[in-house]
Amino acid sequence: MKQAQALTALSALAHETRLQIIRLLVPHGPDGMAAGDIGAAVDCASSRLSFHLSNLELAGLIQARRDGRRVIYRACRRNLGGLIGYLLTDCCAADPTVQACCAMQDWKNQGEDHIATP
Amino acid sequence: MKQAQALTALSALAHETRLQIIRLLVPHGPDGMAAGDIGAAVDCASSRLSFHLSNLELAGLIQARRDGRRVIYRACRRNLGGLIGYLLTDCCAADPTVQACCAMQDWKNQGEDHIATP
DNA sequence: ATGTCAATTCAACGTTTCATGAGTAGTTGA
DNA sequence: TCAACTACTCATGAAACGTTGAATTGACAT
Repeated sequence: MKQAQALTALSALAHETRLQIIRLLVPHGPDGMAAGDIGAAVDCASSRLSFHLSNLELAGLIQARRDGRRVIYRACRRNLGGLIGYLLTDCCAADPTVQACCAMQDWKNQGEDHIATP
Repeated sequence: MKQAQALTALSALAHETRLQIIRLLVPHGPDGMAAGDIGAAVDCASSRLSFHLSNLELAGLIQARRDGRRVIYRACRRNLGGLIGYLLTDCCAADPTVQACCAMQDWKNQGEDHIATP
């Protein structure tokens, strides 16, 4: 995975509605959801939704397929994993502290930058 | 970690210069680097650099401390890990496919959304 | 005190992104 | 073919973001 792809993907994720769409889509797996259902779930007008969906698709984070008069979107879990792996391995150099805090999902506002070692 | 924090952090990372700064800073660990050295490394004018550094600091991804006439920045590895953990666990619902592709750092442009099973 | 170096702040500008509403294209069933 | 439905595209204006250079603050040495 290249940096340009990662930047596009990060940009796409850095928006409330789009992150919400990802959260909605991942659990639905390969079956995905119709655009209309997504719009209803995230409370988003159709044109705005279309904009966000195409943004996510361009970033490689979701994929569309037509099913009759509907368009079904599903999360590209492979690329989501690729992005997260890129952040962890490439950007953070597989740093042990980062990995440990990743596992415990920690977040300190102005806290220490090391793991407490009791 | 809350969604608002994650969005701020993702926004901060979704910029070439800022991502470059993180990549530079993480390996330096708690020692960090002086702002001037960072600017030289990423080839960035001082005012622009200052803008990006304060953006990253606001997002909780780096921390500043003063050392004489210099300001030393270091990566907040705890929060970087927290962000990645949030993406993996909360947004992707700890999906096994995502986790597997995260480990192998995969990225397919329009590929299948499942792991190849030979 | 004064000069110098390091870094930040500020205002101005151009660019990009976002939200909204109207209009358009493709699909289905009568 | 027509009407109904689903989803997309386009044009517009508003808001946010990024860059630039000049001015400013803070710290140190003489």
